[in-house]
Amino acid sequence: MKLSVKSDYAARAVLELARRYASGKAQRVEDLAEAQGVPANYLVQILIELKAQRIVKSVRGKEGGYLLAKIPAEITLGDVLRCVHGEIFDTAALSDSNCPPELRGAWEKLRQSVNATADNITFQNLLDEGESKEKMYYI
Amino acid sequence: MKLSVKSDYAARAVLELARRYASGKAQRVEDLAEAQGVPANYLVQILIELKAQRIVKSVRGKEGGYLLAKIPAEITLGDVLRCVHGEIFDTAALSDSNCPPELRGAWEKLRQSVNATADNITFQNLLDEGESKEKMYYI
DNA sequence: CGGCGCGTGAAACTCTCGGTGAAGAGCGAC
DNA sequence: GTCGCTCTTCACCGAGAGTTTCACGCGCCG
Repeated sequence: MKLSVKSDYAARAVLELARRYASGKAQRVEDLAEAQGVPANYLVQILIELKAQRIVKSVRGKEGGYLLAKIPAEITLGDVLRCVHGEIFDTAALSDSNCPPELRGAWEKLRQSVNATADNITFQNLLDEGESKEKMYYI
Repeated sequence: MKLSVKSDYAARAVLELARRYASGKAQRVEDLAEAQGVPANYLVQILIELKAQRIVKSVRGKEGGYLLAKIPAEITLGDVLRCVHGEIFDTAALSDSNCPPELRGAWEKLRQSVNATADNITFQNLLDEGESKEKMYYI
């Protein structure tokens, strides 16, 4: 069960936008892409999906780019992952009538567990975590 | 993030073996495969991997087939999934040095969450669950 | 020894993912 | 109005993993 690179890119992009959220300025796709070593043309597709789910918003023209659509505390990792994948934890078994009901229950437990964990991580959390780690240097 | 069909097949096979564990008889691959609508030739490969991890064992020749290598209570869903996939929750990000440390922490939380849940489900649990559901019919 | 069923490896096939390129559309500056 | 900047959209391709099937070798039991 391997998380796609796409989800990783999406999470990085949103994190980067969260970091620059205070500036209020729109961020260009190319800048975001370069900041994380992601192919710009690919990142575009991801951002469009994120926009469709109102996680980010875009501004066109000169000085255009992308912004978070909400404050970082209101965006969870689960939101981002679901936006890119649909259900985070999926398996053919859940839509297979041959699947024994006991197993179905087990898959659903796993799904619920992942969802709960992912929904409990907001990007504000991640920002705080990053800052507190920085402060460590001063001690 | 989609669980492969292979994991599902593996789980079904082990569950089926657990159900028949009391008989003490070796179960033929074809019987197991037919009982769940799984391609027999594919199931063989899965069973070989399960055998390598000492989750099942095999008997050759006439009256041969597969058996659980331990009692159902000692086999967890996590064991089976890891046997088929290596780490259950994997992502390229964890081996990418460009990955922001905050995100790395988040991925590890997800991984830990999945592992904990999967390791907490034994096949004995699943058997019990199935039986208690059967009993419901008598009430 | 002969048949049954496991053991193993490889070929073929499908499908998604990751990535690229180019043409189109809105916004601001001059 | 026109030009340049940047997002928007769509079409496509190559690689690789996952799934499936086939063929043949090997060990065990009667």
